[in-house]
Amino acid sequence: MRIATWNINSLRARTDRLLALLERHEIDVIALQEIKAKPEQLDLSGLEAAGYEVAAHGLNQWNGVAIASRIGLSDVHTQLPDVPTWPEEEDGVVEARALGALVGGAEGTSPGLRLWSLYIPNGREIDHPHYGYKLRWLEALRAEGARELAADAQAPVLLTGDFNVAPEDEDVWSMEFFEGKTHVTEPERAAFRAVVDEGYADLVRPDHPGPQVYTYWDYQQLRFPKKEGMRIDFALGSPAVQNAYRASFIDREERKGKGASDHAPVVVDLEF
DNA sequence: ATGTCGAACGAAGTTCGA
Repeated sequence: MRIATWNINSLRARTDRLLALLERHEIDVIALQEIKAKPEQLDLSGLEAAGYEVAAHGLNQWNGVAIASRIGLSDVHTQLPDVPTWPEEEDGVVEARALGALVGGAEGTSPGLRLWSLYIPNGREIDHPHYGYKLRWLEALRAEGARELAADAQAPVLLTGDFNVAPEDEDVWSMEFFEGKTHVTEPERAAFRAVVDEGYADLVRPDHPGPQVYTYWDYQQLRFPKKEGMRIDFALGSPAVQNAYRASFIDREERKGKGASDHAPVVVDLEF
């Protein structure tokens, strides 16, 4: 089972790149973030023709998450339990930042995997209300992760997506540059570690240690050609998924050329 | 040149978010 995660930065603007990516790497399941559209605005005919079932959750031009699977897709959830709303005023809403589904398990090939496509809030500035929202959002994710394993310690669960946190100093191109900025602060890293500590390991890092291993490069300032990136996209697997892990890679090629997303896809191979 | 990009709104260019 080959599973990918990718912050696509608009599904409508990059449907062709997505179809090519799925074909190039023979991806069974992909978790997408920042689809930037409502489901009814999407043309899913290409994906469906390629054999994928698609679940998409988007409320407006911001955020939005989706899962496409060619090995089964069921039991879809469009939000994490107890997730905070934004903005924090009375008219705040639960943003489209999480989509959960059961994938695989089709044709008796493998057990069903609980997959979450996650787009953690950016945080904006450390003194902005969005930063506190980000920390509370990560706490809701930790709680959901804990619930899953409390119900069944051997449940195959994969928490994947754009975490907007660089957990280690080596995950950014310059700690000096990020001084006083979001993504690298201790509270964000502690919130990330709290998810890991519930039993969800970073599947990719052991095979692809840093420094200078990144999944995101800002469009601005020629960050990609200058190799000035960040590792902020992760696949965190429960113990059963850790046992099933076989290999992984970050598709840096996808960041190249005209019309690239600012994130590279992360691909993980599992064998149950 | 903040060395950028996508979407909304609305019909060209500004605004927001990242």
